[in-house]
This record gives sequence, C-alpha cells and structure tokens, in this order.
Amino acid sequence: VKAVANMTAGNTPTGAADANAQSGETLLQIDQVAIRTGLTKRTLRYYEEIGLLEPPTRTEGGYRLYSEADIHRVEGIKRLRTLLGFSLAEIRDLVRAEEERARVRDAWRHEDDPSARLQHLEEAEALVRGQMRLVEEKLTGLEDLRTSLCERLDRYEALRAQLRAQLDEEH
Amino acid sequence: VKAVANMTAGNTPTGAADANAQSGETLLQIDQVAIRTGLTKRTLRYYEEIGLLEPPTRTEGGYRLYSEADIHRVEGIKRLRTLLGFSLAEIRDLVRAEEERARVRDAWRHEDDPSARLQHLEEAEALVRGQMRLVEEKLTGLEDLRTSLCERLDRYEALRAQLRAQLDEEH
DNA sequence: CGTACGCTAACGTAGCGTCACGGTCG
DNA sequence: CCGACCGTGACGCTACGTTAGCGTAC
Repeated sequence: VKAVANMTAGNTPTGAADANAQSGETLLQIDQVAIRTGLTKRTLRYYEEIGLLEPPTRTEGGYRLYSEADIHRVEGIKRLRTLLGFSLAEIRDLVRAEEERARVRDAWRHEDDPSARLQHLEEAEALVRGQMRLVEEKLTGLEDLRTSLCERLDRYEALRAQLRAQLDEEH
Repeated sequence: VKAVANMTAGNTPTGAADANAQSGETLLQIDQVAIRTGLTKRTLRYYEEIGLLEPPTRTEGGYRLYSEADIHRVEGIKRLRTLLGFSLAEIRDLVRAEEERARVRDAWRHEDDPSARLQHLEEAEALVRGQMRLVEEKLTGLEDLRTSLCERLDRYEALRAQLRAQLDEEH
C-alpha cells in the first residue's frame, strides 16, 4: 500500500547494473503499477516472462520495483494492444526494433555520416507510416460506427416523441 | 471458387425451415465468405459452434451456404471484436439481447401499449449509449496516438532537411 | 479420375485468470 | 506474530491455428 522510495533502510533495491540505484526516483511495487496502468499483476509478470518488459530492479526480499520509465513502457504496450490490437509477438518485435534503432542512432550521433543517417531515418519513417495506416484504418471504422449509432439514437428520439404524443392524446 | 446460385441442378440447398429456399438470392460458400469478411474459415465454423452465428443452410452434400444476411451479421460481429475489443461472450449476449428485443418489438408493433413501448425504447437507448461511450473512448485514444505519430513524422522531416543540407554542403 | 474445396475431430498455441503454497514487510 | 502484500509454479480457459482423414463438386 506504499510507494517505496529508493534507499530506505531494510528495503534497499539490489541489482548489479542498476542505473536507478542512486537516483532519487520513487519506485513502485507491482500492485501500484497494476492499478496505474489498468493491467493486472499477472499480466505484468507475464509480459516480463515473455521478454516484453525487461526485468525491473528487486528488493532484497525479491519484490519487483518499477521505475517511471518501466511504467511508461507498460503504458505504451497497453496502447498498442488495446487500441491497435497488436499481438504480443508483434509488439515485442516493434519494441525490440525501436530499441535497436535507438542504440544505433546513439552510436551514430557521435559519428558523422549524413547519408547513412538519412537512410536510417527513412527506415524509421516507414515504420511510423505503417503504424499511421493502421491507426487511420481503425479511426475511420470507429467514426463510421459512431455515425451509425448517432443515427439510431436520433431515430429513437423521434419514436419517443411520437409515443409521448400518443400518451398525451390518450390522457 | 464459385458463387453458388440457389436451385441449380445438383446443388440444391437443403433444410426444413429455410426462409431463403425460394428467393433468388445468391448464396456463398464458406471460402468466399471468409475472403469477403477477412475472417478465416475456421473462425466462421467456430462462431457457429459457440452459437454466435445461426447455422446457415447446407447443400445436399453438407456444404455451408451463407446468405447476404448471414454475411452482414458476420461483419457486425467482426466490427464489435476488432474495433471495440468485445469478447465473444459479450458479443453473444449483445446479439441475443438485440434479437429478443427485435422479436418483442415485432410482437408489440401490432398491439397498442405506448407506455410499455416507451419503456422498452429507453432500455434500447441505454444500451446504444453504452456502446457510444466505448466508441468515444477508443476514438480519443486513437486520435491522441495519431497526433503523437504526426509529431514524430514532422520531426523526422525536419531532420531529413537538415541532413540533406549537410550532404549538399559536403558536395 | 483427379484436384480443389468442403466436412468433422482433435490437438496445439497465445494471453492471460486462478488457485496453491510459501516468503516478506511493517 | 499477524495480516497484507509479494514470489513462483501449475493448471484452466478462450479464441482461434493447424493437421489429419475423409467426403463432395466439376
């Protein structure tokens, strides 16, 4: 029931290559993350199990401690699933591609090869455009659905007015 | 590979209470329906198995023959699943509720009880408004996603212009 | 008489839900 | 030391995919 702050006595996060180990960031336990993301604890563990989430830091007792970056990542995954309907395998591929791209871009940020950079940028752009297509597709479908629902509601309202008139007439 | 027309020799649909038996409607085999709806044959059979689709008419040989009404129904189910993310159990409930509502409304179309009609209409309206809420929710989520994707594309384009300037400069 | 498509039956897989049983925290 | 939370199995369920074996259409 508590937001666990880093470096408090008896609750020290463990882990060799822990980037967050000395930042003052507040780390959250799994239940809080589940509440804030709208997923279940089971789902969070499962995503970690299949390699969608990288293992978070742990307390000495073995409790998972999630950073804000971890949570942000979870939210991205949730959007891809619930809004776009991607499978977890597809999401895993997307996330890994994006990670590798970030690494490569970092490596090339120090070098100077504009033409190679350009090529890499166009790859990234193509990927984003692909996502765009999916989003637009879903959007038009949903908008169609909304207009048809609106029409139904309008018809209902007309019917209701008619029925009320009948009732007034009777009375 | 053929659209099977009704009442052609050697391919007569069978079935006792077949409403389509003497209409000139063209009936389709399962593969064509799968192509036109974007579902698989397995999925169509499965939906029938769990009671989501009422069993279509069959040929003497046992082949399924789908009417346009059947196909329309399949498309509605697909929208509910892929656009709104309903589970099949939820869709089954929705479809059955809608069917019963249609029957009751038909029965009352001949009778005259405006107040009862009004009550029924409000039930239907509440259901539609519930669907509306879900649709709006998804729509805003997708629109947010689209704008963030747009921003990324804009940044990419700016970067590209910059890189091209560098390339021109070098040359 | 082949081959392209259909049928059912049955097992496999993904994405979790749900115990069971034991450790951890305050 | 107690109750609430955490951990890892392990089995169950849904919504199909896939394969196998066999009939049907032309």
